[in-house]
Amino acid sequence: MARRRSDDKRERILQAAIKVFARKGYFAARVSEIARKADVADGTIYLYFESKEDLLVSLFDTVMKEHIEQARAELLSAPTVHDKLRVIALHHLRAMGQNRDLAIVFQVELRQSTKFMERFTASWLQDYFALMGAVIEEGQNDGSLRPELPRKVVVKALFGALDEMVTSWVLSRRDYDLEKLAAPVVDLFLKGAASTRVATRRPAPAAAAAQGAR
Amino acid sequence: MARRRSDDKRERILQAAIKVFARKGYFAARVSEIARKADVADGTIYLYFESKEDLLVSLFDTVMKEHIEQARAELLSAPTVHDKLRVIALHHLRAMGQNRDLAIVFQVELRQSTKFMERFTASWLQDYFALMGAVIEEGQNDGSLRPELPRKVVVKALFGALDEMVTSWVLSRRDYDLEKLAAPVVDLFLKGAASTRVATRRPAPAAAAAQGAR
Amino acid sequence: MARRRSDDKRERILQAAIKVFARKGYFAARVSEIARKADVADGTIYLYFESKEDLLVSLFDTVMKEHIEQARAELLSAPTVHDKLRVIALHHLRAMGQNRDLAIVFQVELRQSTKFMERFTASWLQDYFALMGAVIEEGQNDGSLRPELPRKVVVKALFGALDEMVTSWVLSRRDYDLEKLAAPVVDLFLKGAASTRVATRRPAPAAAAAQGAR
Amino acid sequence: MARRRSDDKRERILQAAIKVFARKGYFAARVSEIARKADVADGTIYLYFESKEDLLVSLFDTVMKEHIEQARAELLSAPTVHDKLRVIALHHLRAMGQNRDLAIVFQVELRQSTKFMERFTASWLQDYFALMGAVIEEGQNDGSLRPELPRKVVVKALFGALDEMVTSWVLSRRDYDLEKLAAPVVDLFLKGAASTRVATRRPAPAAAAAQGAR
DNA sequence: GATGAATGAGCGTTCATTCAT
DNA sequence: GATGAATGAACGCTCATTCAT
Repeated sequence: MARRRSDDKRERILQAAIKVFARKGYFAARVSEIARKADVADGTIYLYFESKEDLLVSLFDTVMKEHIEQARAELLSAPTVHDKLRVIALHHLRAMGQNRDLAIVFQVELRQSTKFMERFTASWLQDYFALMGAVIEEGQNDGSLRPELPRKVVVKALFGALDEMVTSWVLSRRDYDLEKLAAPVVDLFLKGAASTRVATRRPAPAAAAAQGAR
Repeated sequence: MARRRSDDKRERILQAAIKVFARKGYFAARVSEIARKADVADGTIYLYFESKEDLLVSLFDTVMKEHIEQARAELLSAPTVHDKLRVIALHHLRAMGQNRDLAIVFQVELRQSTKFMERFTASWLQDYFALMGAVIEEGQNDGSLRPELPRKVVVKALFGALDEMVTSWVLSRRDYDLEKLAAPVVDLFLKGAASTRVATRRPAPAAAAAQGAR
Repeated sequence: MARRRSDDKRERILQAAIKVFARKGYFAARVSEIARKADVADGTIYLYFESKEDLLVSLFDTVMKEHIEQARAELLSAPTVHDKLRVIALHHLRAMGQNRDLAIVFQVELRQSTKFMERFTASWLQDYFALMGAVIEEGQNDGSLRPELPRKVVVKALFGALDEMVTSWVLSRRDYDLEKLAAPVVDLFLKGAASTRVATRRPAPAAAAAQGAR
Repeated sequence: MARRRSDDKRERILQAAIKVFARKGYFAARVSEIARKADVADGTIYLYFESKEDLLVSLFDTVMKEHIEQARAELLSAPTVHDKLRVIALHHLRAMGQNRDLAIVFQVELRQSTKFMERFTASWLQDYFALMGAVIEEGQNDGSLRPELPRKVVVKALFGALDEMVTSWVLSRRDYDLEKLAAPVVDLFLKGAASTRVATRRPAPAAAAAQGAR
C-alpha cells in the first residue's frame, strides 16, 4: 500500500476530480482541467488511473470504502436496532452534507449510465445494502422491527428515502442542514406516517370527525 | 406515403429515442441511430425537435404530463388518504414497470447532470411532489396522518422509496413484478418498520439489556 | 421571351437574392430566406433556377447584360475618345453607386472562387473589357491616346482603378458619392500622376531645384 | 522525430493551407486535407490556429507583414518618388508572380465575404495603402506628382491597377511574366494614357469634329 | 516518474435539393 | 405551376489518450 510521494499525487488528482466533476459534470469535465487543478501534467493522471472513467470509479470506491468502514465503526456504539438505524441515517446525511461537491458527484455524476450504475450497485453499494440489511434482520429477529416486512423492500425504502434527501439538498439552492433530517426520516421510517389513533381504512366522514383530533 | 407533416413521426421519434437512450445512454446515443430506428432521415428529427437535448427533455415532458394526469384521475376514485397513497405508489410503480426502457431513461439517463436534474426538478417533478404533498396535507388535516411530521420530508421519503424500488428493478437482471412492491412500500410508509410490541424510543438501558440487544 | 406571370416571380427571386447575398454573403445566404423574401416557396426557386449557384450566375448575367447595353448606348453620344472614357467611368461608378446591395454582390460575393471568377471573366466581363478595349484602340488610332502603351494593360488598369473605387466604397462606412470619383479617375488615367513640370528620372537634388518649373 | 512544439509545423500548415485554399477555395477546402498535406494530424492544426478561419487570417497577416517590410526596405534605395512607385509596383507584382497559389488566395479566396474584406482592409491593407499614400504625398510635396489630384483616389487607382494585373494573371491560363507589367503600369500611371500631342481636355466641338471623332 | 505535444476517431447539425401532393 | 416536408451527405472541431523525451 505504500506508494510514498505518489499517494500524494493520487489524492490530489482525486480531490481535483471531485471538484471538476461536480462543477462541470462527468462528460463535460476535461481531463486536462483536472490535471491543471491537481497541478500535474495531463499524462500523469494516466500513471495513476487507467482512464477518465476509471477516475470516476476509483473515486467512488475510495470514498465508499471509507464511508462503510466509518459506518461500521459507529454502529458498534449503538445499543439498539433503532439506534443503529439512527446512526446509519445520521452518518449517511452527515457524510454528504459535509462535502457538497462530493455529494453532487455521488447523487448525480455517478449515475451516468446503466453501465456505471450496475457496476456500483454490484460493488460497494451492495456492501452498504448488506450493512443495512443486517441491521434490519437483527431488528426482525429481536422483535424490534416488524418481521412480516420483506427485508429488501425495507432496506431499499430506507436507502431511497435518505438518497432522496441528499438529492433534494444537492439540487436545492438553499444550504440547509442536511444532517437535521436524520431524525424525522428515522422517526417516519420506524413509526410510519399514519396516525395511530385513526383507522387506516376508509372511515365514514362522520366517524372521522367523531374520532376527533388527537 | 403522405408528405403531410406530423403523421406519427414525432411519436415514432420519441419511441425510438426511448429505446436508444435506454440501451446506449444519452451521451453515447447517436442521433443517426434514433433516426434509423424511427425510420426517418437524420434531418427529420430536427423538424420536430430542436436538438438531441430537446429530444430528451421533450420525452420527459410528454411522459410526465401524461403520468401526472393519469395519477390525478385515479386519485379521484380513492376515498381515503391511505387509499390515495396506495394509488400513487401503485401508479408510479406500474407506469415504470410497464416499460423498462422508459424506466431506464427516467431512472438513469435523465439524471446525467445537475443541469438536467435541476431542469426536471423545477418542472413536472415539482408538480408531482405537489400532488403527493397535497395528499399528505389532506391526511394531516383529516387526522389520518401524523401531523407532527414535516410534510416535505414525508413527501421526499415516499418518493425516494418508490424511486429506489424502480432503480433497483431497472438495474436488476431479474424481471420481477415491480407493481407488487406497492403494497409493502405503502404498508411500511404508513405503519412504519418498528414492531408495535416494542417501544420506538430508546429503551432504558436496563430494558435494552433485558431484551438482549446486540 | 414572354414568360407572363413567371417573369414577375423570376425577377422577385433575383431581387431577393441580391439583398440576401449582399447581407449574408453567398455561402451564408439561405435559399429558404431568399424564397421567403421573394414570397415564394423554397421549391419554386428551382423552377426558375437550377441551383443556388445558378442563381448567383444568372444574377450576374442579367445585370451585366443590361449594364453593357446601357454603356454602349451612352457611348453613342460621346464625341471623343476622352469623352467615351469619361462615359464609361461615370456609368460604371453610377451603376454601382446606385445600388449598394448590388455593388456588394458584384464586388465581393461574385468573387467566391476561381471557378466563378473564371466563368465571369470568360463571359460578360470579357465583353466589358472588349468594349473598353475598342475605345482604347480607337484612341490609339486617332492619336488621342499614346499608341505605345500595351492595350490590354491600359484596359486592365482602367478597370482595376474603377473596380477599386467601388470596392473601397462598398467597404467604407461612409456613404459618399461614388459617381464623383469618375472625373479624377479619368483625369489621372489620361494625364497621369506625374507633374509635367518635373523630370521623371532622378534629378540631383540641386539640379532638381535648378531645373525649376517646366 | 522531436516532440518539441513548433518545429516547422506552423509553417508547414500555412504552406499546405495556401495550396489547398488556392486549389479548392476557402469554403470547399477541407481542414483534414490541409492536415494531410502538412503531414500532421487534424487536431494538430488547432494547436497552432484557432480555427479554419484563423488559418486564413493568419496566412494573410504573415504574408502581408513580410510583404510590407520588404517593400519598406526596398523603398530606402529608391531616390525619387517615381523610382519609389516603380519599386512598389515591381515588388507587388513580383511577390504575387512568384507564387501563383498565394496569389490565388490573395486575389480570390481572401475576398469571399465582406466580413473578411473589412477585416483585411482594416489591418495590413490599411498599412499598405498608407505606405503608398506616403509616397504619393512626398511626390506632391516635392513637385514630382500633380498636387491637385486627390491623394486617396491616386492610391486606390494605383493599387486597383496593380491588383487587376494580378487578378487577370491569376485567372489567365497563360503563365506570362507578371513582373514585366510593372513598367507599363507605372508609365501609364505617371504619364497618363493620353497622347501628349492631343489636348486632354474636351476639345472645342469644332476641333473635335475636325479630328474626326467617332 | 513526469511531461505535454501530438494524435485522429468521432458526431450533432445544417441546408440545398427533391418530389408527392 | 406551386408547395414545403422530407431527405441525407457532409465536416469543423474536441479531447481522451499516447509516447518520445
